[in-house]
Amino acid sequence: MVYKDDKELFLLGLLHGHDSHGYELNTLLAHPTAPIRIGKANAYQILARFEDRGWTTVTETRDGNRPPRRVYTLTPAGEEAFNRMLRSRLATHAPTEHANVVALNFLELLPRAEVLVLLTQRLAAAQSYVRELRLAAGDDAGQHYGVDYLLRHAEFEERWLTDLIADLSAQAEADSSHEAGHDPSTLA
Amino acid sequence: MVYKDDKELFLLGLLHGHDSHGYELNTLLAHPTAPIRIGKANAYQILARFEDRGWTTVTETRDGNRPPRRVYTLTPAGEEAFNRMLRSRLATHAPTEHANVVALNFLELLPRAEVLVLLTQRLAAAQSYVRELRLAAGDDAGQHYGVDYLLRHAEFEERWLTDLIADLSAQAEADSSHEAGHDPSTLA
DNA sequence: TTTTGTATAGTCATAAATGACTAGTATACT
DNA sequence: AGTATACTAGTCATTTATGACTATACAAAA
Repeated sequence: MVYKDDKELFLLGLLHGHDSHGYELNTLLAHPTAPIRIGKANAYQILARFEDRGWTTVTETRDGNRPPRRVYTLTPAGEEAFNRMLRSRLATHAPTEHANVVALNFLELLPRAEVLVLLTQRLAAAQSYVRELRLAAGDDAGQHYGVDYLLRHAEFEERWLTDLIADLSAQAEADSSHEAGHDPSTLA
Repeated sequence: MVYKDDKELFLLGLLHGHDSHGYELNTLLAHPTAPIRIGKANAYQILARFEDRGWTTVTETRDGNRPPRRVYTLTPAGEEAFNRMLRSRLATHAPTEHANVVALNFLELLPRAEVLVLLTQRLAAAQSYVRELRLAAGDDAGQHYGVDYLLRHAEFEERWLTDLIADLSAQAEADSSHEAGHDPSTLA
């Protein structure tokens, strides 16, 4: 789980120094370089909490005949909360949850050959994710350390998967040659 | 978010090939090498869902005068579901959420010197987490690919943090020497 | 001119997840 | 003899999160 505190910190950070309205916030939250995901309905709930706590105020503005914008602004109390949470969270390490890993623990239960097929599919997905991130990061490349982290992690994941596949393939070959009764290292 | 499907897959995997009771499951879930976390109350809810779907059966056993155990066993339907989900999930890549990164995006808003203090604290925590994982992984080292991933990721995180701190320190020095009006590379 | 897309606002019913709590036995420590 | 810890079972009220849904205005494409 990503804890609600991190979601709050993230939203506060988006509002810090740049007042924003719900629609804009949600495009930011949906951006591929967002470190955590906050659904739309959830974002509104969190904003409502903020207002309850006096951390934000809302101002309605209008541009022509477009639907009016409700612009959220941090109050001094909100700024303070942001700073407090930021300091606290910067100093803290929390173990990351790795949903992608769950299935890997049960690798042995499936036939090797099939596993290789499945992992190859996954690798393709991981690679296209890296590409997507690189593209999306192009804009603010080098500006935000967080984005750098995301990219490097994605690359790490890709590398790890590649290695795993290589490892399993090697084993598979060794197995099959063993079954066939001859050692491939003596061939060719 | 870790999706409920991953939680279900994880629980099914724990039950696969080894019937288990609530207490034991919860110690497994609380183990430091668990890739995702599932709270106790939540685990019971998921087990209840499994029973509704006919994926598990429960048998009460008793050992001496101890409180009776309620042992959960996968039914054939449960095994089937596990296999289906496992295959699907093995082939799929899902972007990981990085709650630890959120605060890093707002690094620039705090004075450098303070940031360095905070990050150093965090690094210590990250390091002791690596140590904890290494210890906990000792048991099943090399047996589960997932555990290998967790360890490597933790090390990756530690390295990244170390590099970040070095980077920021270098900048801080450059800044202060610049303010002081002389270039440190010409000294000593 | 109709359709599609994007800019704007959300809401609502439901599902998932949490933290704190209860209740009892056995064993090991002080 | 008393106390703490591990073994066993959960439950329950509350909070958090989700997906699907509704509305309106404008711009560009078909």
